[in-house]
This record gives sequence, C-alpha cells and structure tokens, in this order.
Amino acid sequence: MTNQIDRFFSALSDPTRRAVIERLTRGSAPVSELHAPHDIALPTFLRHLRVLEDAGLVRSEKKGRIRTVHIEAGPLAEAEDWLRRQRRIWEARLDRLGALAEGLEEPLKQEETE
Amino acid sequence: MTNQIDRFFSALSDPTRRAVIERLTRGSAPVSELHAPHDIALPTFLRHLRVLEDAGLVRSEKKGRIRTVHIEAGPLAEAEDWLRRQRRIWEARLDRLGALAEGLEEPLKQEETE
DNA sequence: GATTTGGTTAGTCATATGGCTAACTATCTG
DNA sequence: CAGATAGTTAGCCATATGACTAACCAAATC
Repeated sequence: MTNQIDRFFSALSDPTRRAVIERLTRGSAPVSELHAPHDIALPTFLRHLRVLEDAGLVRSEKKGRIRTVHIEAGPLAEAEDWLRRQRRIWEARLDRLGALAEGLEEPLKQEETE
Repeated sequence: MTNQIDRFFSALSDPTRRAVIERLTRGSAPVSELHAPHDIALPTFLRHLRVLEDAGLVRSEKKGRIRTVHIEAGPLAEAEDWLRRQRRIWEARLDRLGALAEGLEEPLKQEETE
C-alpha cells in the first residue's frame, strides 16, 4: 500500500477493524478493552490497531502501562466526500439520461446510452 | 473476504480500481477503453474489474465481442452511509464533551475524558 | 521484591493479492 | 476465408495480510 487513501479503504475492509472504529465513536478506550469482544490473540489484534493508526483513522498514546486509543475525524470525512462525489456525478448523469429519455434534451454526443 | 461490505472497501483500496470507478461515473465503457489509461497487462486489469464486480460496484454484459461495464449505485450510497453514521456519532460525542467542558452538562458516567 | 497485568516483539505459517506471459476463443472486417 | 480485434483462461511469481505461539518488558500491586 502506498498512499493514505489506499490505506484508509484497506483498513476498513476488515470487520474487526470496522468494529473497532464503531466502538471508538462511542469514546476512547484502552487496548485491552477494545480487544475484549474479539476472539483473536492480542498480538493479532494489536496489528489491526496498527493498521488503523497507519491509515490515520486512530491515534493512541501510552500512559503508564495503558495505551489509550481515540478515533481521528479527518479521514472519515474525506472518504465520505470521495464517495459522495462519485455518487453525485453518477446521479447527475442518470438525471441527464432520464431527461433525454423524455426528449427534453439534446442527445449527448459520443456517450453511450447505458 | 467474506461479506459484501468487506469486499466493497477492499475493492476501493486499490488506486487502479478507484480510477475505474471515477471513470465509470462519467458513463459506461467497454473493457478496452477502461483499460487504455492504465499501464498494466490486460489480464491483470480484467481481474481488477472482476473484483469490482464481485464487490457489487459495477455490472457488465457482453454483446458480440465487447463487454460493457457500468457502475452500480447502491453500494456507493451504503458505504457513504456507514461513514456518515460513524462520523456523526463521533461528532455528537465531541459536542457532548464540549458542553461538558463548559460545565453545561452532567459528567458522563464511566466514560473516559478523551 | 515477587507477581500480576497490559502491552510488545519476534518468528512462523497459510492464504490472498497484484503483477506477468503464453496460449486460446470468439467475433468482426477486409 | 485470413487476419485483426476484444476478451478470457491458465499458470507462475513475489509480496502482503491475518492468524498463531513463545518469549519478553515495564508498570502496578500484594
């Protein structure tokens, strides 16, 4: 994985990691608490956390022997934007096609009829 | 990858595939046209398309020797929803914390102070 | 100060992913 | 029909990913 957005989507492609994100929206938590509901070994879970952190989705810091993890806003909004942008362009196109179907508009040149 | 949402995010974690989606929002296209801007072998590209199709992000059908690919609306909106939902919960929580910081609200029981 | 607790590092393993080439099929076009 | 065009299948390879165990370190706690 090279860039940030790759890592972002990749991070969310795993159910364990999405569950962690969902949990974290309800408040920060220490590693052990985040780990508890998941039936996988702790080291494995730690690597999931690291993936989330590398994707910029969470931050964490250690105080004493406890590492607390919090969610990070930015990337969530960014990806949401990307998806919305794609959907909107696509919907706009559908609208044009709809209008076209009703004969209210000139045909679009060199574009396929879907 | 087991379920649909896993596949969805996974599909979008690759730049080639995101590019294809972006292209497809501007209209359906045959495989060869989609492939053209990408500097990878056709079989490799075909597998990307298959990943997108398995994720439910695109559909395609073949007429004669040409396979035309179109984008699929649903999943895009779904994922967008998921992201928005997470962001909103998180933002709501931030608001509560803000209010709390200003002493306008009772402290939240057994929840961390961020 | 010994022991538990919370996390970490290191190393192994199986499967998935992304890339390639070679060879093949099916449809147009000249 | 011969050849070009558009995809497809098969098989290979390197690296990434997700899971494990074992061993370890550092901060509480008894």
